[in-house]
This record gives sequence, C-alpha cells and structure tokens, in this order.
Amino acid sequence: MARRSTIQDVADAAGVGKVTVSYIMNGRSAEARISVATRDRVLAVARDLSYRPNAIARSLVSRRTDVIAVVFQYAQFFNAGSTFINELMRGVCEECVRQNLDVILHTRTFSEPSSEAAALMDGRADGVLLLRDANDPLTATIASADFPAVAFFTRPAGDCLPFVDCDNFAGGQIATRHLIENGHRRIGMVCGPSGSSASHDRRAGYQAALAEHGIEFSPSLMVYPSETLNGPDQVFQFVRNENPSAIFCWSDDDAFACMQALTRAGLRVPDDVSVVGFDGSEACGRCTPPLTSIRQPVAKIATKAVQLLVETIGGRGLEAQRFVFSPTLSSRASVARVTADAGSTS
Amino acid sequence: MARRSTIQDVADAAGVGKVTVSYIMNGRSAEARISVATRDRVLAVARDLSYRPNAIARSLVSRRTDVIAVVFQYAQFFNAGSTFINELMRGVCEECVRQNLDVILHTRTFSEPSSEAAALMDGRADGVLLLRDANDPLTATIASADFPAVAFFTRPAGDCLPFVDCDNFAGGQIATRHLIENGHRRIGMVCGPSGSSASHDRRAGYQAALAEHGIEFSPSLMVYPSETLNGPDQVFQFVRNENPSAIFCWSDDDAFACMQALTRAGLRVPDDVSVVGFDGSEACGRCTPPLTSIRQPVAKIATKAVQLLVETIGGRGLEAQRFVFSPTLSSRASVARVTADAGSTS
DNA sequence: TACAATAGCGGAACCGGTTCAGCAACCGGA
DNA sequence: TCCGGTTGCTGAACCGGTTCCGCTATTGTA
Repeated sequence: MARRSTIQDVADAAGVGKVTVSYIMNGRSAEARISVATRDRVLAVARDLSYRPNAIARSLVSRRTDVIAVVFQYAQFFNAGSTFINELMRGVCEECVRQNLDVILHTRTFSEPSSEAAALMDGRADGVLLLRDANDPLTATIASADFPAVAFFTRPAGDCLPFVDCDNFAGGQIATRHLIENGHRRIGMVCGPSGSSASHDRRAGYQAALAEHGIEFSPSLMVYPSETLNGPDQVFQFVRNENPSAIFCWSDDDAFACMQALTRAGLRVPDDVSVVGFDGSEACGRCTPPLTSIRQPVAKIATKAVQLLVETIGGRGLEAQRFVFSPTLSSRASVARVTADAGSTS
Repeated sequence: MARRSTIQDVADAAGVGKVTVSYIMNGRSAEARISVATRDRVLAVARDLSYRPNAIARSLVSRRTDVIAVVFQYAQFFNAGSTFINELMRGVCEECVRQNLDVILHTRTFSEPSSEAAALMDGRADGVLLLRDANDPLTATIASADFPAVAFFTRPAGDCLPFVDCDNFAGGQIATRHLIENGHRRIGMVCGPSGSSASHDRRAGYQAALAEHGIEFSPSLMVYPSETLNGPDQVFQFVRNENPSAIFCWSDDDAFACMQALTRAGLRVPDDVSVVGFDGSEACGRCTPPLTSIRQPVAKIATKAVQLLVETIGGRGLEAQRFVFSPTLSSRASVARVTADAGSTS
C-alpha cells in the first residue's frame, strides 16, 4: 500500500503551513481568513495528491469518532434464520445513514468482563448500544463509568442506563389472552435465555393473563430450551408429557423450530397444537401455517435507540430515560379455536 | 463522562516515566528490562486509576486498528427477511471473533464515490470487505490505491481485487438442468440487479443449460424486477403473458416473493408453476411449499473472505487471488415434474 | 581496584492532525 | 506621517500513545 499523503505533504507542495491546510480542508477558510486564491490552490494540490485527512489523527484531538458500537450478548447473534437481528440491524443502519455515523460491531473477545468494558470505552466509538442480559456486568460497568450508552431490547437492572424496548409484559399478555379467547387452557410456553428481561417479562405477561381468567399457572408447562431447540426431542417430549393445546414461543425463531418439531412428531399445527410466536417478522407470513405472532416494531426501536445515543453523546439531557413501544397481535393461521375440553388428544 | 486517565497520569502516580508504563501495559516489561517490583507497582496504579490505553492514540502510531470494514452496495442491505445477509454476517463475525477483530459497517453516505473511497481508507479500518457491483467505481478506486481489500459474493471487473465467491454460473446451470430434467422447457428467470456479477453469471449458467438441451433462449422469459418484486403485478403479468411452467429466481428472497405473488394470483406452486431459488437458506425449509434452491455456502465464503483480508493486511502474499466455492442443489417441494407438452395452461 | 557488562529506566522524536494566539503586511482616515 | 483596524497566514503546544537510543548505577570478573 502506497504511503498516504499527509497534511504536511499538501502544505509543502502548496507552499503554505499545515495549519492553513487544516482550516481549508475543514471548510473553515473564511473563518480563518484564508484568501480564495490560497484556498483554491491548496484544494487543487490536495486533489492532486489525493489527500484525505487521517480520521485517526483527527479523532485523537477531537475526541470524536462518529462511530457507535453495538454489542450483543452472544457473539453468534447472527444466527441463521434470525429475522429479528436482521430487522434490528436495518433500523440501526438506517438511522446511522441519517446521522452520518458508522457502526462498529464489537466482536473481539476478552477473558474478563472488565477488559471487555474497557475495550468498548477505549475511544474507538463515541457511544455504545447494548443488547445484553438484564443483570449483565458489562452493562453495569459501562453505566458506572458514565460512558454514553443506551440499552435496547432489554431492561437493564436498576435502570442503570436509558433504554428502548417493547412492552414485553403486554406482549405476553396479548398472546396468552388470544389463546385463552380461542378456548385454550393448557398453554405451554417456550422461554428464552434465563437472563433476558424480554423473556422474563413475556412470561410474566403470560402468567398475568392466566390469572385474569382464573387459570392456574403450572410450572411444568414452561419449556426452557437447552440450546436452540434444534432437536425436536425436547418439544416432542414436552407435548407428550404435558399435552398442551397451544404453545406460546418467546420468539418467532423458536416458534418456527417448534412448529417443525411438532410436524416431525406427526402433530398438526394448528389442529393438534396451536402456536404463537413473538416479533412478527415477515417470515411469519411465509411459513406453514402462517405464524400468529406478537409484532414488536423492531426497526423503530433500534432507530430510536440510535437517536437517544446520539443525544447522549451530544451531552444533551435526555427527555426521558425509557422508551417503551407497544406490541400488537398479528393473527394468522397457526392458532385454532378449541372447545372447552380440547387439548386431551391422548 | 469522567475524564479517562492517561498514560501520563499513571506514570506520575507511580513515579515513573510514561515510557515505562507503555512497556509494562504491553507486556513487554521483560524486553525493556523493567524490574518486577516496578512492574507490579505500575500495574497496581493502573488498576486503581482504571487506566486503559486509548486505542485511537495507539492506532495513530501503530497504524493498526484491528478493525475491518464491510461495505455493501446498498445502504439498506439489511432488508427485512433477507436471510442471505444474515448468514453472511454470521460468517464474518465468527471469523472476526477468531481473529480478534472488530468489524465496522460503513454506513456514512457521501456525494461522490471518490469521497466514499477516501472515507473507507481514512485509517479507521485496516482493510475492507466489498460486496459491490462488478463494475463498481468504489471497488476500482480502492484497488488502484492498493489498499488492503477483498471482494466477496462478486467478481470485480478486471480482477482488480482478490475475491471469494460461489460458482454462480454452475449454480444457474444446476438449477436450470434440474428444471429441464423435470420436463420443463419454458423456464422464466427472475434476475437480480443489473450490476451484480452473481445475477449475470447465474443467468449465463441458465442459458448454457438451455443450450445443452437444445432449448432456444427467449429474452422475453427474463424478468428484471423494477424494485424488490413486491407488487405481485409484475410476476402475474409475466406468467399471464409468457406462460412459463417454471421460474428460476436469482435469490431465495425473490423466490419467496415470487411464490407469494403466484399464490395471490391464484396459481399453485408447484402444480401450476415450479419455482427454484438461490442461496439455500434455512427459510427455504419453512415456506409453503418448501423451496427448492441452489445452496451456496454463504458463511463459509464470508469466513474465507475475512481470512484472505487478514492475510492481505499482514502483507503476506495470497496463495491465490480467487476462491470459488461450488453450489449444490437442495431439492424440495417447489418443483413438479411435468409432461412434455406441459406449461400450456391457457 | 579497574573496567566491561548488564540491569533499569527515561528523554526526545514521532504518528497526523487541531486550536489558540500572535505576527507581518496592507489599508484608509486624520 | 502616524496609527488603529483588517487581512492573511503560521509557530507552538497539544491529543495519548510508541519506539529508538542512551544514560546511570550496579554487578561480575580479572
């Protein structure tokens, strides 16, 4: 790679000081009272040398990088088929285009969480967007360091950071009510990671809806996928043992996996078991049968998170510390109406 | 945000010079013959002050950032439902975790392509991964600047950069042969963006397969989606006018859209029209009917691209300038066998 | 006891920019 | 002719690190 020309090269070639070049390149020539003749000459030289300011050097003094970092809980967040992360990234990128920001995906790994936090605040990014567990130590460290950060799709413990999220409690409630209104009473739930506030809240909403209708909560109807629910075994065993008439899955992706598992086990959706997902991605309309899901405005939440982060970086006080969007029911074909005593296939 | 402590702060607090701190923080205390006592003292002070080296300052002198940039052709690459980009990002991120690299998504926008190229080479990233059109001027500029770069999922014009791709010609051929072997002779093709070498090559493979079987190529069987093929109108009109018995779509996403359009138009897949996609994403198994597709190893290609880029950055000569992976047929239910005179529904 | 070798550390220059304050030359008015 | 104001430009310091080279003090050897 050829050596890039520096500001000094341009200054020498144009016969001016590097300070002059600096002002001109930043469009501040009027302010610095640089003559038009000099300005044009310097610009011409800069073009000839294909000079471009070194962003690193600039950032060192300006303490701005125009980059925001995004950190997920798991390095392998871009799971095959995860439509959620996709929409999330779309929201983030679209807003970054608007704000003229780049986004850095933090993927480097560290032994200790403290190193990880330090690496995030090492000056490469002006702020960070966190999608982490509720009690994540990394989140806490960054919050206590007073580094510009916004959490999204999560409710950080102790409200240590501003956050943008969907009302997951309401979402769980809506999903469960919908099933109850369709006659279901033995409703299983496939939960998400134990540390996720989203999964926790959706489950709380589920329980609340049960309570509303006087249905007793049964812990045995909860499924905690060991991994990604890949093997159909877990769902199959669950259905055999517990005989639910419906399953509420904490995410669309798990709902897809769940439906496949049910199908392979010879059960029909929704005739034998109804399924409801969460996220409301486009893929819901394409699967067999189309998946009833709780739609959360993923891109909008991501967009809002970027906006908040930008405000935080700018030092402007936030109007609010939390932004919670409402989910809605997207009713499709994966839920069937059952009679009072249904669900006892065996 | 509290001011972060600098190397000078640590040096002062520990009563040593900043040079000493620098060596110690980089684990080079032995090499610089720093005594164990001094080292431990400095490390303790650094911990007390929660000192972490400023990555920007370090990068300025080392000329290394341990960040690679990824640039797509379109800012809105993370389209809802695009499973391709998802798997791509997964491959990139996984390899970056291994190599201890961060990835920056270049989203800032620029009026001229030359500014865009300059921004990419402004020192924030050590190298760049390009997914762009074949004749993209940005690619050409970066290549001629001799900046470390690797193209992927594309064949840059004039082989100006090393690239990693799938054998799209073979893919188009395989797809088309499969249809022909199932009795289809009027085979439509939904093409991708005109600048994409992938779309071009898949189409060339399609034509080659037709030629093999003595089927004349008809330009009227080509569909060039105006946008994302969202409106079913275009497909509907096409099917009405041209009466194909099968459609080969250049991507899974377009195939999904195509199937939806056909369904809404009252046509059954595969009974009335067979459909073949390209990419072979997991979503193919979930749609109705499951989509026959040409599977390309997206994550593997992405991973390989990162590896190549790392080698290029390291200055090691590449063993080869091009890596081409073979696609395979994933046969599912969206292709029906037809009799010789089929395809004349009207 | 003298001297070379080694241990232990730091000064200065540098990476490529930005910013502040100030200097020289020119201009117009009294 | 003198002087204040303006125009046009730049020297020096700084951002926070790294690296080269050399300096002093101690130790080992003859």
